[in-house]
Amino acid sequence: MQKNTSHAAGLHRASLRKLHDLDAALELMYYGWRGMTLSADQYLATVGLSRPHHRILYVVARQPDISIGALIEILGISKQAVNRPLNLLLQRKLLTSKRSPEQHRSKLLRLTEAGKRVEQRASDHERKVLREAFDRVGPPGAAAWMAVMGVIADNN
Amino acid sequence: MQKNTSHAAGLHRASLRKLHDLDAALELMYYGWRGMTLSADQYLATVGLSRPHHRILYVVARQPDISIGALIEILGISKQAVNRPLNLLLQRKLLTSKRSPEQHRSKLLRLTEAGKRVEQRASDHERKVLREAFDRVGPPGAAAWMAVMGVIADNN
DNA sequence: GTTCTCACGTCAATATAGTTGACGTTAGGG
DNA sequence: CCCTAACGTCAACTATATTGACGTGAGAAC
Repeated sequence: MQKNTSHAAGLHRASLRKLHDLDAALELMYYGWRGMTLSADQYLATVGLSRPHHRILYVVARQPDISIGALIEILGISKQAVNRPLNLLLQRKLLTSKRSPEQHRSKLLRLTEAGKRVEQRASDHERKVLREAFDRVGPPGAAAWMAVMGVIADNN
Repeated sequence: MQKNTSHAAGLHRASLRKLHDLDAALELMYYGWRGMTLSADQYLATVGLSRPHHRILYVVARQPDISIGALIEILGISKQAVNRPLNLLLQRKLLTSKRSPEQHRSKLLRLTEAGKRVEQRASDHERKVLREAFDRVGPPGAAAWMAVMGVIADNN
């Protein structure tokens, strides 16, 4: 008789007793985040990267020639925290950094072709999960989801 | 002329160029998670606790006399990872652990009154954010949000 | 009753993602 | 020309997780 300690990765969308009417929603937010990022993280792990690397790739893909300072602003973490994953990406040639001759102060970041591929594949995993969910509820449901998330996201 | 490096905590719901139609949704998930947990985390910090402590308190509140093993199953992390925050909560007397005379093998966890207060206040911060968002879109929107998140959460 | 086994729980070492502090470099304004 | 402040890097530390090793106790085999 084997105990089921092995498949702990699935992490059990818990059937906890609900003390409040919004407890279910609260738990959904938690497991939703995990559900969206899980397959992307698994893919990233196969290429030796993780979430912070993906976040950098994601932003640079959408704003080529961004400076490190601007990148930091968007990511909301310290420049020192960005440094290590950023250097790994440069070293792996997923990113390039050049200083333009006249603006010598900041480095400008850009994805290489390999970097674009990784960014796209990782983000595709996340978008696939979202797409399936939106398909399940139709455009009005998707719009409602976006509206709710917009309000929640503005709580900063 | 002061540069705005100080309020970096607000982390800028970025106005990035959208490469795909679902990019906006993807970013909303990220900032939504942060938006929901931010005020709760700030409260927890004032009492010297953080997210893993809250997760433990949350589960124990909803399943009194839970064993450490069962707690681990629900949290989806290793028993070693649970150990340190759990011991802090015991030491701070926010949790009690007793071994029942006949089931001497596992410890049974329970919240103290102080533990209940902390759990409730932290979770209230999160529920407040959700409630405001749901109020903004009405019951059908809330239901749609739950449906979408349910599908996403099942991606494990 | 003794002993074997295994779940439960703890301790130690390591990895990863973040922080703050200190420092060199470069651009631009007195 | 030099002072200042932004940009970027290096080093040290903290927090949250991981895996591995180990002690303890309950229940079964004998």
